[in-house]
Amino acid sequence: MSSSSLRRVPQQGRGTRRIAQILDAAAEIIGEVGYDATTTSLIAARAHTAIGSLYQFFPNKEAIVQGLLERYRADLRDLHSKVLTPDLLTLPLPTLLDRIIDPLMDFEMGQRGFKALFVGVHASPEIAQATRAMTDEVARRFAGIFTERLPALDPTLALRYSTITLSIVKAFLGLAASPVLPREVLVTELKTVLLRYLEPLVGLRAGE
Amino acid sequence: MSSSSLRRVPQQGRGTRRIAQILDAAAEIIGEVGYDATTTSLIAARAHTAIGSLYQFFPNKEAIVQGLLERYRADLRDLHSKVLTPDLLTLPLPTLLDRIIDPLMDFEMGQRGFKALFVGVHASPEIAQATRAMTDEVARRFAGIFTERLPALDPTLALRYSTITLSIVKAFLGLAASPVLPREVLVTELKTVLLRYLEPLVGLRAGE
Amino acid sequence: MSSSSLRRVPQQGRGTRRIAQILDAAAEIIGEVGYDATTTSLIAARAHTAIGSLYQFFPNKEAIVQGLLERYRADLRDLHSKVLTPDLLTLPLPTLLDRIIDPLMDFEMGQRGFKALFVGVHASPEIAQATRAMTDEVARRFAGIFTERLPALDPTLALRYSTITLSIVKAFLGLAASPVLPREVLVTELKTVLLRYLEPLVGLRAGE
Amino acid sequence: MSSSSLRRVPQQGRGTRRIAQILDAAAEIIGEVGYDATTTSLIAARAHTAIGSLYQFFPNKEAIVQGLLERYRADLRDLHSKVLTPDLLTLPLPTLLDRIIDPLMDFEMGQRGFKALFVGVHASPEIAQATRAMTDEVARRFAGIFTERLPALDPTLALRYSTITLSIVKAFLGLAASPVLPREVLVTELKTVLLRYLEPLVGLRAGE
DNA sequence: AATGAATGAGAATTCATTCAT
DNA sequence: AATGAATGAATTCTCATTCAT
Repeated sequence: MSSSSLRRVPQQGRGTRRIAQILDAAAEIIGEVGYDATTTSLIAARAHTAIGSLYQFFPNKEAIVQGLLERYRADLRDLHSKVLTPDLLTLPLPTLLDRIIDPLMDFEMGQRGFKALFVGVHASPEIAQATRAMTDEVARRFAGIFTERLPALDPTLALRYSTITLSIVKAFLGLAASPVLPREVLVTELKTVLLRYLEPLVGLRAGE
Repeated sequence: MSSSSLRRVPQQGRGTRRIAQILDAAAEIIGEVGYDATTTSLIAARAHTAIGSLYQFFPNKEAIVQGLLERYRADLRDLHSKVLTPDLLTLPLPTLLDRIIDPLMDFEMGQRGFKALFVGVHASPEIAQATRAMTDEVARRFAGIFTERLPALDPTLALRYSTITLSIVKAFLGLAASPVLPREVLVTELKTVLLRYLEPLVGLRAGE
Repeated sequence: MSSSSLRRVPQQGRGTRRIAQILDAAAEIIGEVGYDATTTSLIAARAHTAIGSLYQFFPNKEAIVQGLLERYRADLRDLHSKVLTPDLLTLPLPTLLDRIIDPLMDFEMGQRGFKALFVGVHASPEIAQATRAMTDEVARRFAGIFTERLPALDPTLALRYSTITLSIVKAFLGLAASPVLPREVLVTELKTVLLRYLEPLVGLRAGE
Repeated sequence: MSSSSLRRVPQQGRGTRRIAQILDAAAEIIGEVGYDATTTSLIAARAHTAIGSLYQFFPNKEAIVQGLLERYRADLRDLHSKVLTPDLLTLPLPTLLDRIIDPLMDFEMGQRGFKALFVGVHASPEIAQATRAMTDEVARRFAGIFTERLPALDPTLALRYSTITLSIVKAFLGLAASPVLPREVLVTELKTVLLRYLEPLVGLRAGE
């Protein structure tokens, strides 16, 4: 929640709380109806604020989503730092995937609106671009993990694999509502797909 | 271009041509700016038609997309029937994937707007639902191919695998613009992912 | 159905039939939804004609209503000439009212759309004006009957009484759908109102 | 001006004033051109407001008329309560009619647009229905007066007589623009019609 | 003549954003 | 700061009327 998308940095707790309320409301509504159908007055109403107050903090509608994305990025950074333990380097790939996928799926479950913005469905092109930044950051972090495990890996390839990995994760998130795939199956299959794809690429060979 | 989404069945050649023009224009614009930012007057202008002509045949904006989706579904059915040859059953999985993936990627390249609707990005929730129908149809066809190759395969599993397969294909389509992944790499990696995932599931074992 | 509202005088029976169909359709639809909600395409569809054919006979929407009104005026003139028998002059007022009111109410029942135009409800101001001409003609005929019965009656008063009479008749027509007033009661009360109002004014005194 | 037809209850004085302005403008324009030809932007312009302000308070065009009708109903209730004095019960019918008709005619004179909605001319079917509710309320009040004067009167009959009475009043209001009938004559004749009709029905017989 | 496609001005309504209180 | 009223460009859709076939 850096200040970049804010019109004014709040000085008091009251303002900070307002901003959080607004972002929460925005997340909810975007999750429900998509970005385009989300109106600023709807957000204000859900946040129990006047529309004027909303514009006291955010210069325009897009900035609200930017703010939301910043918050998600911060959350994902937290997630990453929690996951990133020294043993990661030597963990067998299946375990590594558990350590990465599980918290991500849990996070998605808990955050209304996250999926819409992260997966990018129902967002406008402008939002899509902002979303891409978030995705890229995560992809770079994935690549970092790969490289740390396999220092010999070409960085370009690392980024390529991680981008694909993330894209597949997003695809499965998008499948979350499908009647064909109960949630546990979804997670299992996702791990299977990734494991089989990545094992030859970034798996630790015995003896290494 | 079946009549279901049309307000009126065109009686004259002019009308049929107009409808095609309008769908073409709609596809282009949706591909450029997404569904929500697509305006009926934009479509009309791009189709070199008066806005009234558009509404002669389509009852509303959504119906245009429905019409577009119907056209894509028909195209995909054509694609399927071309791919579906008797030797499909005994083909090695890599060859099978070539036969399926390549024409699909080619089709996507040629159709402005197809990606937006097929992948579902930038579409509104209402469109997303209509898109789902198209996706499901393709998924069922994939499942049919799997089942023909492996009659012993549980139909539920067949549908599950095909749904996941399709979802991954869509994810890669969504990656098409990424600077990290040139198009040939994209296709290669897609086939790799699918091959490794599907080989243990629907690969033909030697001697079968 | 003088030619005044027609673009072209039909030369063949086919054209005459078309015109009748169109007027019938217009009457029906105006009766159902009112003048403003009546569209020319609705009329054409109901008349099983193409919209272009409709405009071959009528220069615009209003002309259709004009044509309809002309037809009604002719019908009402017929009605009048049937009612106008020599004995009218010496008939007791109650009988006279029966002779006038009953056929009028019957006519109204049989003609979808007549009420809307005659009573003037649901019509636009332009139509209202055209309607007024029809109403005035009927009022003048009523006045004529009054004057014939009572040659001493001031013509101004005769027109005044007949205008009021007609206005009351229209009011009761407008009440026709009311749940409080079954049709027979409606007719009875209408006659009561008119009888009590007119008896002192145009009743024939014994000995006259 | 009850809140029922409003989208939002105004919180500030400005809003309340705006609503009144809009209703005034709507009444004027409806009176001039009828409901269907009345345009929301015409109303806004006449009310010296932006079209958006109109929609801040009224969800759609029809609601404006509903609001207008509510205001008229309130005005008519006021009128009724002013007329309703204890001596009403014993007043001779001519005096009673004076007491009822005169203020009503005065009110009509002062309210542009009232006639269009009350008499129901130039209104669309939807509006006609809303108008009916207002009319029915007034009719029930008339019936109440009848019943109070003549407790023995069957309530069904009371309502019937009052409905007819009101319908006749409306007919005369509709005649108000007629060149044949100057206003004073109109009022006199209206009272004559009603007096002769009602005297036998609800007149107080001597000795009662 | 008949058909139905083409036209475009105009209507209702929304909504991001600004402004007054 | 907070509230909610004000604004108006933009959007979807209609429909009387004209035109091409």
